[in-house]
Amino acid sequence: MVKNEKDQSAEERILMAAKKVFVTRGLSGARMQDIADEAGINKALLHYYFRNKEKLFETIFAELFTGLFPRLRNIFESDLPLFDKIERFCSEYIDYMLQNPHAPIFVLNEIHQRPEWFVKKALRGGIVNLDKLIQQITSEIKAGRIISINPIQLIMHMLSLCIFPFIGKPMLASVMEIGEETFLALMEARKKEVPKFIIGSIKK
Amino acid sequence: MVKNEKDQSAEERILMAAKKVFVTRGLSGARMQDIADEAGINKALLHYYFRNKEKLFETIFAELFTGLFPRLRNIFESDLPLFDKIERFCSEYIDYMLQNPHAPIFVLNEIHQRPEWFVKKALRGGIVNLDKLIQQITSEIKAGRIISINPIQLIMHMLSLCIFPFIGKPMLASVMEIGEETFLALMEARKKEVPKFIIGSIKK
DNA sequence: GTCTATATTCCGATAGAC
DNA sequence: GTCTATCGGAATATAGAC
Repeated sequence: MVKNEKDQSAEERILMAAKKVFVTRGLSGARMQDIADEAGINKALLHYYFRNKEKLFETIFAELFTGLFPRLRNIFESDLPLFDKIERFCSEYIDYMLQNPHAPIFVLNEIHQRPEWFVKKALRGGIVNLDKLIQQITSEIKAGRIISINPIQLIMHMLSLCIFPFIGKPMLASVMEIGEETFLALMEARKKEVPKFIIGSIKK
Repeated sequence: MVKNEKDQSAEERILMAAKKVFVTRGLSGARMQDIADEAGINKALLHYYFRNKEKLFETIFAELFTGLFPRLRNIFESDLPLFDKIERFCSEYIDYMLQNPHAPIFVLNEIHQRPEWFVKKALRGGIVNLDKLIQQITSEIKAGRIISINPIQLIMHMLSLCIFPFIGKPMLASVMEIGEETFLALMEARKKEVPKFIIGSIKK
C-alpha cells in the first residue's frame, strides 16, 4: 500500500491494488497476499468482495480490455475522412497507453495464454466491425487517392506502430539504452510521427 | 507427449516439451508436471537434468532470446545499403517468427515482468549496437535520399511492423475473425509489404 | 466489514529403490 | 538414468470471532 488508504473504500483500494499487481505479474504470477498488502487490507477481505482470484482478475481484465479495444469502435466506425481517422486513431490510442503503459502487454499476453477463455468470457458484447473502415480504404484506392494496399495490412500497420513500442519498452529500454524520460518524449512525438509516416506511404 | 519419444534423448525431449509449455503458459503459469507429461517422462527426471524450474526456464529463454535479438546484429551491423538492410531485416525477421510464432510475446512478457532479472541474467554478452545503423540513416538524410526522420523512431517502426502481428495474433484472430491460413498468408505477404511500406514513406 | 486462524489444495523438490 | 513415493512450503480459500 502506498498512501491515502482512507481516501477510498476498501473495494476501490482492492481494485487499484489488483490492477497494479496483475498487470505487472500476470494472472498466474500474481499473489493474493501481494494484492492485499498493496491495498493495505487483509487477504480474507479480497474473498469477501470478490469471490476468488479468477473473479477479481476478470474484473481487472475487462476494465483494461474495454479501455483498449472497444475504444476503437468510436473512431473506426465514425464518418471521418480516412486521413483524419488515422490521425485521430494514433493520437488517442497512444494517449490512452501513455496513461496505461502496461495494459497492452498484459491484455495481449493473457489472451495469448488462454485464447479459448478470452473468446468465451471476454468477447461478449460483440467485436469491432472493420467493414466500414475496410470499405473506406478500398474506395480511396479506387478513387486513386491512395496507393493500392490490402486494407487488412494497412490496419495491422496502424495497430503495430501504435501499440508495439509499449510492449517492447522494457526490452528497448535496456537494449537501446533508453531511459524513462526519453521514452515518454518519443511516445509523445509518435502521436504525430506515426500518422505522418503512414499517410506519407499511402498517399498518392 | 506427442510422438516419437524414442527418437531423441530424454534431455532433448525435455527441452522441446519445456519450450512448448513455457512459451504458452509463461514461467509462473508453467507446471513441471505438464512439462514431464509433454516429454513423456517423470517429474523427477526434470530435476535430474536441470536442477530446478528456474534453470530449465533460463535455458529455454536464452535459446529464444538469442534467436530473436542477437540475430539483429548480423543485419544491423552489416555493410548493406540502407534499403537493402531494411528489406533483409523484415524478411529474415518475419521468417524467424513464422517458425517460432510464440517467441515474441513470451520473451517480451517475461522481460516485462522481471526487467531487473533480464538485465542481470540474460543481457550478458553485450547488447545490439545501433550506432552504425543510426549513422547510416543520418547520412542518408543529409544526402537528401530520404526524408528527415528521427532514426530511433524509424527503427521502432521497423520493429513494430515486423513483430507486433505475432504478438497480437490471438486477439486479431478473434476480433478480426482471421483464421490460421489467412494469418500465415498475411505474414508471408508482409515480408515484402512491410519494407515496401517503409521505403515508400521515407524515400525522397 | 474486517480481522486471525486454519483448512485444503497444489506444486517444486528430494530420497531412495531399481 | 529412470522411476515411485513423499516431504515441505506456498498459496487459495474458508471458518468464525469481533
